[in-house]
Amino acid sequence: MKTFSINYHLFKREKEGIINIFLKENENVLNSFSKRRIMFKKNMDNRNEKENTIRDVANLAGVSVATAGRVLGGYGSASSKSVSAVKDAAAKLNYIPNGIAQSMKKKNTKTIGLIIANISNPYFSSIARLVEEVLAKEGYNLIICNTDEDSERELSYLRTLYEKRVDGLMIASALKDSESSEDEVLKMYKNSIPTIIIDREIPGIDLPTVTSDNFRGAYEATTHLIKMGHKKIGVIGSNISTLFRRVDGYKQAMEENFLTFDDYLISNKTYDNVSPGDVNEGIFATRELLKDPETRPTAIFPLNNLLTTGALIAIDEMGLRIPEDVAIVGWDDFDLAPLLKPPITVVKQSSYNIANIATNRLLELISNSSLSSEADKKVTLSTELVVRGSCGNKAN
Amino acid sequence: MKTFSINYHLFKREKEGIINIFLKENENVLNSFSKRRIMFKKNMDNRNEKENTIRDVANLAGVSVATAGRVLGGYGSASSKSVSAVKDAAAKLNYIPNGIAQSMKKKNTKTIGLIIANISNPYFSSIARLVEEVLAKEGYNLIICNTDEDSERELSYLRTLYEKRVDGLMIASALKDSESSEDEVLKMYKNSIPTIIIDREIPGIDLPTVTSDNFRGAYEATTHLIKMGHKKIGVIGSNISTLFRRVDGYKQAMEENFLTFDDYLISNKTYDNVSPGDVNEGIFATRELLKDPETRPTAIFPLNNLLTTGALIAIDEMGLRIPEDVAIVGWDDFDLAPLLKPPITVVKQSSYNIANIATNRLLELISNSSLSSEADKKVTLSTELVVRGSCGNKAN
DNA sequence: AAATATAATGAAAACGTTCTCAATTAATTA
DNA sequence: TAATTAATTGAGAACGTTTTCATTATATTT
Repeated sequence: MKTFSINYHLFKREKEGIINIFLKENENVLNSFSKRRIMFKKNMDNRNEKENTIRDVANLAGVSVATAGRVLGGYGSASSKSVSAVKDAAAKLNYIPNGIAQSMKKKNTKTIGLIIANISNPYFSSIARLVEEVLAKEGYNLIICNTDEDSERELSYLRTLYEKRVDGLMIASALKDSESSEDEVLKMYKNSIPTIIIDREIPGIDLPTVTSDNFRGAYEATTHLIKMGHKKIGVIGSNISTLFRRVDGYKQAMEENFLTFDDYLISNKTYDNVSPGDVNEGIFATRELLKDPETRPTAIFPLNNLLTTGALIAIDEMGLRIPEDVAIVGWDDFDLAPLLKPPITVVKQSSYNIANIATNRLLELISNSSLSSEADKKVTLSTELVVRGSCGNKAN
Repeated sequence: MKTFSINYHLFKREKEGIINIFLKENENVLNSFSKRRIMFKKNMDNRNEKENTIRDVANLAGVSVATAGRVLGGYGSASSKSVSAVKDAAAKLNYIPNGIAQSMKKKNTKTIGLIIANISNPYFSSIARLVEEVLAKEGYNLIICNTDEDSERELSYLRTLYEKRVDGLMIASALKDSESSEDEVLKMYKNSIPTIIIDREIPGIDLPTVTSDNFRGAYEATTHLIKMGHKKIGVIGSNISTLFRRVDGYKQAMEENFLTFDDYLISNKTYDNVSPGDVNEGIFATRELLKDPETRPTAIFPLNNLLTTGALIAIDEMGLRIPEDVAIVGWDDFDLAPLLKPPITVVKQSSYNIANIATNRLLELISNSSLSSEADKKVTLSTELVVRGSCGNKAN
């Protein structure tokens, strides 16, 4: 498509009737131009077809915009005559207020941003569900952002949400230690939007936080495996920032029991085309970990729910028996866990509690711009080890 | 809390210094009032702390707002001197444009609304995941709304999203036949926002649609059960609008094979405190259906994934064996289906395809305000029956 | 150097609300 | 009826951008 520009001065002269020659000479070009103008105009007209504003309502009702605003907005006072006139007019015109303009004035958007790794992870989706439910009751909508544990994407979302001027932010951050001190990040996080951190802390950033007791949960699970007689225990998912504290818990339990753990037991590879913490990582990492019957751990501990699923798939695929060949304790409970043969032992965390507490604190933060009790700025919820049948008992 | 109003004229006079008596008499009241004013002021000052506008950037850079806008927005032309001055100023002020103001002018919000039954349903969450991913690449954000199959809530969300002036809408509607003709609904749906219907059609509303072949999927599953020798087949979830077409498919298959189905085989109860189509409905309905060994169907067909989970839980809980006591074919495949004993036969539908096609069509709709080929306005994706071991074989 | 074309600029008008302020009208009291 | 209080109203500014338009500065051609 050929572009061309029209000289402003020529246009000016044209207006003044000085040059008509130009017009003739460039007739064809000009025509296509004016066609474009007409198209554009039509398009705009189309779009604006019937976007009735409060002004239209006011006109139809025979009152001022101010009065229309008062009755529609339910503030100030208006005579019953005005009230009904405006309401009728609004109904007749099918008037729906423009929330953007309202946001502009009121300086809020009634929108919250939720930044998580992956909404298709049941843990996050049930959090999202609950958050959305609580928020909806308070008239807020929820924007969902999947980072896939990529801190670049997190920052990009952060910026977009800031541009959108969301009223609040709830974040399960992918940020790792090293990055968190970067200027840019800090600047973003200091950018004044009420923010609640969930699922895991962001190292080096001091914001209200609601997490499970990741350390203790992993510590208990590992201790349980040790009590059942396992000495060589593998861990899956250590490359994900969420899971750092869980790895810590594992290590602590091992050390307290004078058990050594070689590096190869702590799977921390990343795989091509596999987003971290996903089912596929669970499959690949488990395959690798259990490949060699000589060095194979007698128990594995996948550090999140999707990894657990992946591990189960890999174990099944390799024809290994649970718990005879390999024991497993999963992170996060799931509906089908008791139905598997054997039923799977898991560390259970309450997405319900996390979501509820975090949402209410966020709402508090939004309306008060501070938390009522600074004391419990960091909330840590305890996990529960649900013992079923997947750990065996080598101890006896 | 006691309310009070202050007389405007008194204030006016106060300003003019005429009445100080009033002040004294009402000291306490006025004090609390001015305290509130101060609080409010402080609050506002706090909020406005450092919201740098493009005007601030322009001032610091020593250019006009127009020029600043041009370099920041990347349109029009500006001297390299201006460009760097503005960019520097923006960086220094940590300027982040106000998207609301932009939306106001540009008449778009770069936001899409997704209305579904429940984001914690894996089927919907994986759709949401994919939709969000595609949208993010095009610079759109996604607002998620859970209706819990409640058409009231759907309408309320619809209105909110319209107020927010989202650029597009993707809806798995909870609307049933009877409701769809209501004026209000139609008005909403005709309200010009580009909209794609997914998962199920909205009866009586003519909009671009992307669905699985619900009828055929259910027909094939039922036919499979019949082939395996089942004659008394129960269905779970028929009270949900999504599933109407699936029930139709079931009925058709039954009829073609000259099988009768009593009403009690088609579970359509609603349970208190249980949202339709949820795991708990699956549990309750299955319990009821299988309660009586005399009338018990030899096979059941839960019509969505959560109902399937619930059915499995109930069957396990009742100590029944699959497929000897009761066969089952589930709707929607799931990762653990092959790992259960026995592995579960399912109707598989591709959330990937639905999400992808729907999203791309929506984007097309937004930019062109019409679909390129009207012919395939309604897209129906075929399902796949994945036969595993949960249906037994009574035929031999 | 004059004439012309192009690039760069700032003022100001939108966009659709909310809300203050000043004024007018209605209701109440003296 | 006059004086006072209360209720109702409309004009217009503001929110922070984008973008048109008219103009001025710069570059290019005769």
